[in-house]
Amino acid sequence: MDDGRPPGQAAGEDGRKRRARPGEGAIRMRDVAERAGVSAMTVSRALNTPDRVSPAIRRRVEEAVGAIGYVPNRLAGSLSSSRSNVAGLVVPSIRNTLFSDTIQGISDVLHGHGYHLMVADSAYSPQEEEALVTAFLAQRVAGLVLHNTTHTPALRALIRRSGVPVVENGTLADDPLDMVVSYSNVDAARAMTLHLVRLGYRRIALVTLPLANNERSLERRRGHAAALAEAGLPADPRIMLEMPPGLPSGCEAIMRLLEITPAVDAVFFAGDVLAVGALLECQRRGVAVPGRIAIASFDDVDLLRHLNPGITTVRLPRREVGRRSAEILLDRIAGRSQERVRVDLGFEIIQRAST
Amino acid sequence: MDDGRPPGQAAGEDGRKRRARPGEGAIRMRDVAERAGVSAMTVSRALNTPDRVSPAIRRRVEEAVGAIGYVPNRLAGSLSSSRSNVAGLVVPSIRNTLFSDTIQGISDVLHGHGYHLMVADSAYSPQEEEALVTAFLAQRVAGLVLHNTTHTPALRALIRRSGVPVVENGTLADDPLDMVVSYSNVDAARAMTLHLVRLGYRRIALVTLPLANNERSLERRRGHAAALAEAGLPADPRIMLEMPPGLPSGCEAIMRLLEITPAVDAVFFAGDVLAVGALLECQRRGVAVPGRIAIASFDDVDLLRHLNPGITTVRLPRREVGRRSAEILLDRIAGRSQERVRVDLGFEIIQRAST
DNA sequence: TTGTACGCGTTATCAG
DNA sequence: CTGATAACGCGTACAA
Repeated sequence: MDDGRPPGQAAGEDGRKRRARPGEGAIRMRDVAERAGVSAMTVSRALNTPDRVSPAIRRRVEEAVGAIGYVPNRLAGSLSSSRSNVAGLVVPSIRNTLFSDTIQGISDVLHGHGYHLMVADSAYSPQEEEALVTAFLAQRVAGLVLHNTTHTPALRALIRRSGVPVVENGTLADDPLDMVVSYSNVDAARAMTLHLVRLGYRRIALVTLPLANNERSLERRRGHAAALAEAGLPADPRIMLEMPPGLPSGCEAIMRLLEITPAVDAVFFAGDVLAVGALLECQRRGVAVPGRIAIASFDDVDLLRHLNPGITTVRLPRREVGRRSAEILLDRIAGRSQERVRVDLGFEIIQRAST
Repeated sequence: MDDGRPPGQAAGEDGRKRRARPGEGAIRMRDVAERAGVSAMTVSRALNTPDRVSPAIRRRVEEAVGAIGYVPNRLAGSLSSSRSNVAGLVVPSIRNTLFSDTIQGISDVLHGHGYHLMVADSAYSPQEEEALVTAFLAQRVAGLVLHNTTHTPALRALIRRSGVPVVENGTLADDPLDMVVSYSNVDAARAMTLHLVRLGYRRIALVTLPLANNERSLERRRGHAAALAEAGLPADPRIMLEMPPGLPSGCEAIMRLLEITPAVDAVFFAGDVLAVGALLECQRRGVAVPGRIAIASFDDVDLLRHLNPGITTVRLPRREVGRRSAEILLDRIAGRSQERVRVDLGFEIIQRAST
């Protein structure tokens, strides 16, 4: 109601035909220019490259901007300059806590450099991912971060043609689209299984998330299998389970394993919060952990440390993956680098009382 | 300028494309038009309003689009039409699991209507929120969702002037910017405390997150106080704690309460995963729950149900908050509604073994 | 240091 | 149903 609009900027009455537009009179750079008594170009410079404008004019412009409440139109700016300050991120599931840390890392770094983030959710579907990336390219994002590393051929072609920098996050891909910041899921799973072997366990079950459309799960299974082979232990398919995400899956998995193969002495839950569900179920049923059965997890969720017993796990540098991804993306966008960087951030085995 | 394109073969086979701009050869609508033998305007129509184009031409255009891999430029489109298909969301913390459900809800609905989401993180700072909203407005977002309901005056002015639809999520605000989809934090906290009173508890402690810049915490405390007053119970400031987020805070809080005031017989943790930390600490120390002390929580995280004992809590319709927010935002954007909607999605007390 | 002319790629408008 | 043309608001490339 208190819109103090100076009469001078009522409209661009320069005689040209103006389109009837639904929205209010959006304030343009030209309006700021008029009020400051300079050209629009000078306003642009005062805003984007302040040092290329005399201090006096800079102040006049800033004043005018504040007075009429001008908010630059980045759509027009990006269109004109072919430069965008938005990056796109596709994760398999927004809701899943595990990705939140990475998103936060990306967001922090991007934001620190004046960039913004568009986030979308592929629901683990490569087709959906392709659609989302197309949409992001339509928005002319400056760069992309993808968590999945399995893509449709069309997606790969799209990326190649578009030339946008891309970082993949989910695993150290063999055939990356472009850049990669991650850790080796194979090595991490292998390391954990070998760790269990060293602790003396001999019948080590594996529980993963569904393998379809999830290269992480596949790789973790490969790592587990490799470790068993190295240790000279048999790989029993009956104790290799695939379960949907969620706590109840963990409960169910461990019960099934105890029934099916009483000889099982350790279970490696290679994903989600399955291990938590399993431990809680054991507590309910009075199954001793690690006395009767040992439990190991993947991904050091905060909770694992606080349970009784604490759960042994693989710590992944999720936040750092996000940060580094954003950093190398920005490097490439700024032309500071041309390389197809491949960063292995490693992992760490955290031994706790559950094994 | 290291353009890998040999100057000799810059031109295509069919047209005379004399554009030799370095960087990338962005394919434009005009290129599709040439290949399909129609005008650019017809391509635009074939893509956006297919029924307003003859089937034959529609097919020709679709073919051309596929053949040359055209990806529309939404920047140009939005600039021209003053219509954007991007919405902006500001949450206090991306990392916090509690917001993920809401984000997922928003994302799902928006995506189903061809919209995309830009997400940013205010770190609970109203100033930061103001900066982010300004940036979103610069991107000409079609609508905004804000979780916080405490804003700077400048933010309020900005929103009012810009005319973008806004939905606030965090609580049923008294003086909303525009639309609200939420639940009453006051009522929810009051209901839980009264529930505890009904169960026979008389010294009911309250643990909240820091009150600064967090209207939700403030309101929950008000609700708790109101309930105590109604029940004729004294409000003892010594058992009203403010703790930072995180499991360890819960551990610390409950230990302090048991020491400070042994008479405490119940603790209401009104935020984050504090209650989980508290319960785990009790288990470690052999404190009987609810025998020695009862524990109640706020927000029905999946885990609460699976702990032993299960933790009594207030269930909030977080996902639905996201969905409804997106829906009414889209309604307003599409001009289907002009009202300043206010939706109270309510809450539910979930009684479990911990109380 | 500041200004002018033009184009970025698309859509609204209106003519045919 | 289709096309020509003029904006949309800003930045690049020069000119002054």
